[in-house]
Amino acid sequence: MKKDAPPQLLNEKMAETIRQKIIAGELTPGIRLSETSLSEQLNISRNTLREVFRLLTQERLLHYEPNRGVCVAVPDMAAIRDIYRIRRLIECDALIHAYPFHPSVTQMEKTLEEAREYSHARDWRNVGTANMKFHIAIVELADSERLTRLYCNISAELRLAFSYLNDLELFYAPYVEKNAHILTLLKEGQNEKAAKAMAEYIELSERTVLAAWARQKQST
Amino acid sequence: MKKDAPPQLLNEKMAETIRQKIIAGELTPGIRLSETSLSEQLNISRNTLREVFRLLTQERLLHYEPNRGVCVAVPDMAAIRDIYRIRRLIECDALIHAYPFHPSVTQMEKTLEEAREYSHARDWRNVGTANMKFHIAIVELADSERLTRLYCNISAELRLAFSYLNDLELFYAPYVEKNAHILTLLKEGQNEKAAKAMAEYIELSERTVLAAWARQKQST
DNA sequence: GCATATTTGTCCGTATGTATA
DNA sequence: CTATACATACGGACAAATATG
Repeated sequence: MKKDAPPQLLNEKMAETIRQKIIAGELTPGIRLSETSLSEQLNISRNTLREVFRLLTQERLLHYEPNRGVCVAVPDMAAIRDIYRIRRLIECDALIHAYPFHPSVTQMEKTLEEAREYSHARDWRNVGTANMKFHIAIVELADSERLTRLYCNISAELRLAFSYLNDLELFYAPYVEKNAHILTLLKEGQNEKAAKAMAEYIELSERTVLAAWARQKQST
Repeated sequence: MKKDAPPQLLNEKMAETIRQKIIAGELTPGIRLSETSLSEQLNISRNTLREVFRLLTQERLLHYEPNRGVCVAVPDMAAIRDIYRIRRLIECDALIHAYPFHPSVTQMEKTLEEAREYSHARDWRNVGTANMKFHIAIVELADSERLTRLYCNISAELRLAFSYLNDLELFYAPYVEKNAHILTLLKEGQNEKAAKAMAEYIELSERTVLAAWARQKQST
């Protein structure tokens, strides 16, 4: 068995580094990322950094303006609505057509347990990570490389928005047990019910996020 | 009205150039693209070309192996099946929820007419282009930036496969009037019927492509 | 299996154009 | 309007990985 080596490629590694910083809110949405200063900070060349920028721009974590460089993407309402629309489409479809002995189900169980533990410790950041992995596992039920990739991208984008809105508990705490319920239905072979529960989950989450969004706009 | 200037950015322009060559079959699937020789051919620097490679790799038109560079992607059965699965999901969903006065409908009419003209001239390459634009217009009914982007990518990937299988007439000729029928149903407000017709369209197309694929594998 | 040639990965210097204080 | 900072793009360099004879 070939162990897939940790990507020693500098641009991939740096892309992941910046991705994490963006998702964690270390890099504030809207701030410009200067090629020269950031490349010095990360100890990489400008060429390499530019390659990284191309990757992250396509993932919509960075926003690119010609001749002005990149800045950290600023989530907006249209993006949030678009992301939730896609989540509904992809996740519900995956659940409806899933079969209960798919390997991803094990992954769902594992990440659900993680989420519960972190939730108990009120470590919402890590609840978020576990929750994301849980939903990615749902998407993986469909065995579609391309949908999985898309979903990973919009997950990262959504987590950026959550960081931005700055109330992780509100966005994650209520959903752990909803995930548990969906998983139960799936394992019982009640696919339609699982999909319906997911649709409700997503609608509630979207409403919550958009409300938080509105509050934030109001206060500024 | 601000006219969106043609992206004067070199890497974007070069990406489009290579994209076209790949889709048109000028660059044979599987062949390695050397950084040095291709950068000389295109009169751009290696650095710029590497940025282009990052873009096209994410679009799955190029395949990248660490320390070995990139080669033109070779379509495989898994990719074709994945692409059709996604088409069914996205296009049918778009049709079901579409409303008949969406601006994209005009675009559908226009591109359908184009397809008919080229079809009459037996110019299958351009039928393919018009057909692609027609289906992109369908996806745009959903007003989702992210789904549209995904769809553009898998369209390009699929056209690469068509070029590879080398029987454009088979893949395009029978579908022009099926598009027309779907458009008629949509304009009549019969969304479910339109979606159903689309599902059948996609299934037929998938079967045709996979059969051609099997024939090709057999002959080698 | 070894030595060599080629190619990628990465960095640096620099000229030019574009945006902003 | 000028000056400054920055992005864009080029070309050269060299080490490390890979392919070739």
